[in-house]
Amino acid sequence: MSAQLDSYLDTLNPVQRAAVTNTKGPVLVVAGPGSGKTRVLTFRIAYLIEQGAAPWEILALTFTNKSAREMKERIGKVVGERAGGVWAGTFHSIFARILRVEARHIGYPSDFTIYDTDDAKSLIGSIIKEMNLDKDIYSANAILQRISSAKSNLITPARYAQNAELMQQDKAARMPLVYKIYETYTARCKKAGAMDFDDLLYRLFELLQNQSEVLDKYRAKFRYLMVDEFQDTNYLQYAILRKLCHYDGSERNICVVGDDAQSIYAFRGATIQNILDFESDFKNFGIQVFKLEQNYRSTSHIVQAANEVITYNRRQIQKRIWSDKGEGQRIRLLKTMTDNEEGNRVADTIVEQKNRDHLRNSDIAILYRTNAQSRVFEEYLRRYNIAYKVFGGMSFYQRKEVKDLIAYLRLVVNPNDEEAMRRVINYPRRGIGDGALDKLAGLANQTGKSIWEIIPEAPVPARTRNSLDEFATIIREAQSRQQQANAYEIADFMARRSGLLQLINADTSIEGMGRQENFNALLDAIKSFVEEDSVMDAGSVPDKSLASYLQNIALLTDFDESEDETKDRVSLMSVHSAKGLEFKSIFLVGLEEKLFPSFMSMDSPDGLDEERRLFYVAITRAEQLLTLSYANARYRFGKMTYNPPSRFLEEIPAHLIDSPVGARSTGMTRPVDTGAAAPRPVSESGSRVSGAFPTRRAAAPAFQMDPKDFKPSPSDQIAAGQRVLHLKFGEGKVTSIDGGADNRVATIVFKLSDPPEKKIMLKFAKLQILE
DNA sequence: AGGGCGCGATTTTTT
DNA sequence: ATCGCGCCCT
Repeated sequence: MSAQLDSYLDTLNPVQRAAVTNTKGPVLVVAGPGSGKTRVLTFRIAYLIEQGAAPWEILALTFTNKSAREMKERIGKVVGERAGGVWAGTFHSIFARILRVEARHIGYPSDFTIYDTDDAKSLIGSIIKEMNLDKDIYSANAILQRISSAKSNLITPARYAQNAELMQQDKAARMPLVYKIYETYTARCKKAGAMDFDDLLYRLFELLQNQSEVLDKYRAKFRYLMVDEFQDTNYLQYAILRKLCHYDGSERNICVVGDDAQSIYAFRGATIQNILDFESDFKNFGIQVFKLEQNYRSTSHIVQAANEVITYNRRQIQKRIWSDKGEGQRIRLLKTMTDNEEGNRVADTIVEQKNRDHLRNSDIAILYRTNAQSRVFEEYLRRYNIAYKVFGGMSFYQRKEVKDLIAYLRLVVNPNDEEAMRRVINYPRRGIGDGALDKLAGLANQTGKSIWEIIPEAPVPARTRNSLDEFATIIREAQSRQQQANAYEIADFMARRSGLLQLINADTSIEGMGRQENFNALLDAIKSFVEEDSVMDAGSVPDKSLASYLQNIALLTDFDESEDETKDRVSLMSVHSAKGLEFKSIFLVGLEEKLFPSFMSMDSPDGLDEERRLFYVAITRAEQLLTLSYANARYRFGKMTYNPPSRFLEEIPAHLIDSPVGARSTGMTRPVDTGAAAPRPVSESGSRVSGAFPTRRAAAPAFQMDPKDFKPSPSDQIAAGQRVLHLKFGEGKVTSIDGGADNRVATIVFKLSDPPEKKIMLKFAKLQILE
C-alpha cells in the first residue's frame, strides 16, 4: 500500500476506516450530517485501487454532477491518474453512457437525444391536443408525474392499463386516458430518437432485463458498486443496482452510503424503503452496517437540536449524532412582525455577525422553504450593501435563448427530434404557422414518420413549401459540415444561418441585452468545450463533435460556479439546494406553519415527516451559528397571511435556544411574548384578534431612518456615556454597561421610544456611535 | 400571425 | 404579486 494512502487512512476515525477497508460483500454506511461521508466514499475507492482492483471495475454513482466531479477530483488526489478510469458519475450520465454503447439492442440511435422536463411536458401537451382532451383536466405536469412515477416503479404502459389502482386513481382525477397518453408518449419518444430522464434509467433496466449477454457483460465488468445518497434513490434505481450485483455467484461488492434522516426527495419518487430493503435483501450475504455518528461540522448545541427534532419522526434508523466541537453558541430566534421586518432583522444580524464573529459573506447562508421568499432578503442585503448570490431559479440551460440555439443544434444531430423541431421550425418566424405545423404533425402520425421525414413530401401551399424547403436547407447545410467542423464551428454557423443571432441582437431592451449575454455565453461555452481537453473518462479520445457536445450538456443543469467561488457573497437558497453544503452561519427563515412545514405537505404524516427531515437538513448545515426566524404576518399570494410559528420550533429543546430578543425592534411597549412554542390566535381575515397582533400601525417603530445611512459600530467599542444611534429606536444615551465578555448589556435612554429606557444585549447590538 | 389582456394557479428539484 | 397560458381581437 502506498504511504500516501496509509497516511490518509490515519486521518479516519475507527468506524470510517472500517467502512473504507471492508471492501468485500455488501456494506451499508449510515452517514449522519457532517460525518465525513464523502471522505469515506473516496478513500474506499482509492483503497480498492490500491488493493489491486482495476479502476474500470469500479462503478460509483451519485445524484448530482457536482458531487460526481468532487468525488473524481478527490479520488485523483489519492491515486492520481488512475482515478480517470473509475466509472464515477451521476446515475443518469453513467447510464446514458452505457445506453449509447448498447443503443442498437433497444432500437435507438447511439446519439439519441435526451429530453429535458420541458421537452417532455411539451410532448405530452401535443399528445393531449391531438387526442382532443381537455387540457384543464389533463394537465401536462400531472401526467408527466404519473408517467415518471410509473417508470420509476417499473410499470410499462401495458401494465399501467391493467393496474386497477392506477386506473382508479386516474378515473377519480377525471383523467381515465392517462394510460393511453403514456403509451403514445413512449412511442413518440422512440420515434423521435429521444429519451427523457426517467428513460435513461428505465431503458437501461429493460436492456439488462431482456439482453442477457449485455447483463453478463456489465455484471462481469463492474465488480465494485458504490452509491452515494442512497436515501434518494427510487425503486427503479435500486432495481438496476440489484440486477448488477445481486445474483447467484456474485461477490455482491456493493457499498451504499446514505442517511435516512436526510431523505428529502420522496416527492419525486425517492424512498427510504430502499435503505430498509437493502438490509434485508443482503442479510444472508454478510451485510455489514457502519454508522458514522460523529459530526465534524457543527457545535454540539446544533447537533443536539437536530437529534431532538428528528425523534419526532415515526420511523428512522436509530443513531445518535454527536460532536466534540464544544457547545458553541445557542440557537438564536428572531421573532418579527412582518416578512419585511424579517428581512431587515436578518440583514442586520448579518452585519452584526460579520463584525462580532469576523465572518465573511461567504460564511453565511440564508435558507428558506420556497424560492419566492428570497425577494425581501435581497432587498435588505442590497440596502445594507452586502454582496449576495441567489441560487436556484432558472438555470442557464433553461433560458429560452439558450434552448433555441440548442434546439437547432439538436436537429442537426438528430432531425427526428420532435421537440426541437416544434420549437424552432418557425422561430425565427418564417411563415410556418400553427396550421402548417398541425398538418405536418398529423401526416407524421398517420405515416409513422417524423416531422422531418414528412417535410419533403407534405402537400402544402406554395408559400409554406418555400419556407419548409428553406428551413430544411438550413439544417442540411449544418449537417453536411458535421464531418469536418467541430461543435463551435457548427454552432457559430447555425446562430447566424438560423437568424437567431440577428433576432437577438435586434432587441435592445434591458432584458434583450441579458438574452444577448446568455446567447454569447452559450457560444463561449461551446468554444471552451472545443478548446479544452479535460476528458476524464478513461480511454475516450477527445471528441469535439457537435454530437459529443450535446451529449455532454444534456445532463447538465448549470454552469460551473467557479466564477462565483472567488467572490465573497452571502448565499441565498432553498433548503433543498443547501443539502450537502455547510456554512459557518445559517439563517433559517420563514418558520411558520403552512410555510415550513409547507401547506402542501402538512396534511399527511408522510409529508410532515419529510418536512421535518428538511428542517433537519437545514439546521445541520450550520457549523457555528444558527439563527431561526419567523414573522407573524407575511404577504403571500398577494395578500397578508397570518400563521403561527412553525411546530418545528417547539421541537427544539428550550435550553438550546437563546432567550428571545422578541419585540426588540418593533418599538412595541408590550413585548410579544407568547414564546416560540405557544401557537397564537390566528386571524385569517386580517382583522385583529384581541391582543394577539398589534395592527401594522401600532407596530410601526417610533423612529425611522434609512438603513443605508446607518453604519453600526463594532459592539466592543460601545461604552457608557456615549451618544448612540439605533436603527429603530433612534438617538439615545448609554447610561451603563453590565455583564461581561460575551454578554454585555447596555442600558440606553432613547429620546423617542416609550419607555425611553431599554436594555440591549451588545452582542446583538446595532448601534452607531455618534461621537 | 401577432399582440394584448384577463384569468388562474401558486413547494421543494436533479437528471 | 407574479407569471404563464390561452383566447380573442386586430
